[in-house]
Amino acid sequence: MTETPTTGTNAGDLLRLEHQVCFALHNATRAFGALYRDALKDLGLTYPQYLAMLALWEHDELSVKRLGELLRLDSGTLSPLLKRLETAGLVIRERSPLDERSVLISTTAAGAALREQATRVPAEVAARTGFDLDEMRQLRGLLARLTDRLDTANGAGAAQEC
Amino acid sequence: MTETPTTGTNAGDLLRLEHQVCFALHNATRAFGALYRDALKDLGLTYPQYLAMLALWEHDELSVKRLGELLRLDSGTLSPLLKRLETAGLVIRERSPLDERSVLISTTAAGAALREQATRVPAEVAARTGFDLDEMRQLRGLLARLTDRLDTANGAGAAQEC
DNA sequence: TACTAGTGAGTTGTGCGCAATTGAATTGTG
DNA sequence: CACAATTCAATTGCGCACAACTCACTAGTA
Repeated sequence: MTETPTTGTNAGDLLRLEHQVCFALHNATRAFGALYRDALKDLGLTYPQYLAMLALWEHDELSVKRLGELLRLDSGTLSPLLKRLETAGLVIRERSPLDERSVLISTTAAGAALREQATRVPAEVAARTGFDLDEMRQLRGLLARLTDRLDTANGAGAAQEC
Repeated sequence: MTETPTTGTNAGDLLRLEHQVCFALHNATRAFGALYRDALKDLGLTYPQYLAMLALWEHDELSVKRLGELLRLDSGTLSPLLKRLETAGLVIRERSPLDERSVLISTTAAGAALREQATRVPAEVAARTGFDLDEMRQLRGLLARLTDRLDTANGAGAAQEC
């Protein structure tokens, strides 16, 4: 019932329409996650850990705060994640001598060496998606704009409560 | 270092490029999650619970297996989720008399009544995204194609191991 | 009829994500 | 200088996602 595949504007259709968009996003993220899980198996990394290593490979040394800004994650997620990377021998955590509140993360030799193995990951993933550069750029643009608007919407929502 | 924002094809750039695409997806999903968390606060639902209720409102009665197919989730995720919805008084779980292995999920009166409150959710979310129908359709199409390719890629990857 | 697949939910364990809180270190201000 | 406010990381608690496993039930077969 209420099978209107085109542009309807009643409440039921809106439910269905929105369901499609956010659900599609949700599914794509999880499908991507499965692909990366497979591609990262040899490296012994999960996808969020891989993102953290990417950031560290680029920046050499990062505070937990800065890393959290780059990955859009808070210490509640990063602290245990970084502890696992430290246990795996990939990173070192040390309190900053300039500001004892801050914890600086840097790669170990093993962590830096892992970058060589990681270079084949994006090519493998890109090949499996079958998307060309144009499609990826287009998708990336849409997602970036969407995230921007959602962030300001969330910010505005929070502001409304003040 | 390795700051090449255009189309490079060396390993470092690919790392960066792929980082952008999957990371953008990841971020958009989480930004969406934050928006829904806010919009669903009054209903007392999380986003995955909301998806489950959407499916149940559409289909009236579903086995856990069928619901899992619709939401692309397995019993490991659905069992505790449905137990929470049952505790909240929104759904009923009962074993099928035809096949005692199967568990049928249906909405209670309260669960069905919640649909009325839920009708305002998609409009609110759509308004906050600021995306028009064209953009949403475009994004949905890209995501659907991406998920399709990723799924077959994952399937092929699994097949390769056989 | 017994015996073996196979199927459907549930459970356990691990990791991510987020809200809320805690505690130590720093900064700002009187 | 002393005291309040802020900042940063860590911790706790909850829910989702997924892999691996268990167990009851069903179906297929000798």
